[in-house]
Amino acid sequence: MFIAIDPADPLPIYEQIVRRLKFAIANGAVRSGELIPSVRDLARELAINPNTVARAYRDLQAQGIVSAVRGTGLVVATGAVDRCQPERLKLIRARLRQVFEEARHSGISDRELKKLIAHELGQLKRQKVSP
Amino acid sequence: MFIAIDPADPLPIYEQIVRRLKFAIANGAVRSGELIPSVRDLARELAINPNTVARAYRDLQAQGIVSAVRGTGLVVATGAVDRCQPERLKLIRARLRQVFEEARHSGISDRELKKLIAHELGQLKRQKVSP
Amino acid sequence: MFIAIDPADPLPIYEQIVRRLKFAIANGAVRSGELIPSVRDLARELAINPNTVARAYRDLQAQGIVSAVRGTGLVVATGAVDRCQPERLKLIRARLRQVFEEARHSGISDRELKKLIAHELGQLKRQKVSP
Amino acid sequence: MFIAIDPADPLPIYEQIVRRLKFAIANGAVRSGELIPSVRDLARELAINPNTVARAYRDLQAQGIVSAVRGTGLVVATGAVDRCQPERLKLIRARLRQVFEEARHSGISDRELKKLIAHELGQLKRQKVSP
DNA sequence: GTGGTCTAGACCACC
DNA sequence: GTGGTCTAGACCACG
Repeated sequence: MFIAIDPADPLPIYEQIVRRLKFAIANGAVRSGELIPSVRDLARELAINPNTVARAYRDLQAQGIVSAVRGTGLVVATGAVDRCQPERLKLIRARLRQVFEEARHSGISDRELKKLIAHELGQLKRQKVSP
Repeated sequence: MFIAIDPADPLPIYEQIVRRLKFAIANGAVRSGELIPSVRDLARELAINPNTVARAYRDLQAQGIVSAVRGTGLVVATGAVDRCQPERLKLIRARLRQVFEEARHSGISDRELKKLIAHELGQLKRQKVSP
Repeated sequence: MFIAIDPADPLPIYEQIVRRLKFAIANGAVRSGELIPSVRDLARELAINPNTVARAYRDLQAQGIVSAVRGTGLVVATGAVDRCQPERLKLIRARLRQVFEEARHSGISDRELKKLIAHELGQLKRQKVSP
Repeated sequence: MFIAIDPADPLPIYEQIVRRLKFAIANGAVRSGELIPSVRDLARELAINPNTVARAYRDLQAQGIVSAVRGTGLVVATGAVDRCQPERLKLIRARLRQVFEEARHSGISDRELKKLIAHELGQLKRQKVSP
């Protein structure tokens, strides 16, 4: 399945679901018109509360990523890809800016910040080999 | 005053106070042995409830950053600097790693990520000139 | 229930709760992974304000004794026992030393002190029969 | 001077004064009819707030340990010794009982408790040699 | 004046 | 339902 939840993640579970699905769509793993799992099925599979899944689906519907087909379920909307693709970048960019501003706000110099970034990027690569 | 609250910040007010004071200490703006503003004074100044300030101060005490002097107030503990200095970096480093992992997790390539970082750092500098 | 409050005890209520729970954990009465009573339930049961319970729970969380499971409640952390067990003894030892030093400080000879201890221990036993 | 304050002691300063004076009286270091230092003198000497000394003296007066002589100051009451002597023991006894009960209350066996006591008494002696 | 404890009750996010 | 944050205001001990 294209969705997996990390209970340790501070991100709310429903938000994790929303992001994972958007990622799968941006990715091409899930295509427009495809049916997504029912609330009950996904809840059972992830061993979480159906309310949580329902909320995620509600958010996705509100954002026009999926739409209800009467008697059938929720399908990925046409054009969803085009909205998920850039969003991914926008989200990360916002997070980056937030962290950078916090760093500056707490008195860390640009040079220090760059050093930290380089360091963390390095660790990321090493991790990539065999996680 | 070395403490200011940002109501737009999603961080709880008491946590903002804790961080600001730690930063001021790491910074050298507040020295060991110095009295910090009384609960009531700071509450009045920030226009928040004294309990909220008290909670922040309580956390600081639990962390050994400040200690109470009976009938006088709270004083920055000796050695507080040594504990506040590294914490600042550790916090930022953790945030960076978190964002980077999220980026990788959501399928952004290292090259893309580096481009994003460079872009945001550029914006940060421009902002610095006239915010 | 494993928690009971003594209103006559000069110890703050929230601190009594913290200690009782730690004791219950050290004791094996409450195990790692178990849910502890909800803030509202315990407050109702002890007829105290929920905030007071929340404060105790907050302290326990800060000490890593319990951890929150979103939307579910607070759970005894793994390894909590190992931290609660020795603390119990350390606390009593500190209290003992304090009293002994006070005794010496106020001019009581070692012989007198030992006599006092023997006497009080004797009373303790007698009390044990029918308190 | 027969009085010294320990700011690190959790005991309130005024209570420390009360106890020190009572001890000096029980001790014979200060005799009935003797004048005790004026509030201002003692406050200056100990570098504490005169209010604190005044409170200690008020308590001592209320307990009949000292009494006011108009235009002169406070003098140690006749019979003060007889009341200070036994009180010292009573106080320590109460503290001992309190600790013992707390130990039992927190599930420590009598054997464990005795071991702890022996251990702490041993440390006390060693400390006695060269503090 | 100082901090500390407690109560009461509101609002929020999450499940 | 769960915990978390915040406000408002009372009372206490201490200096």
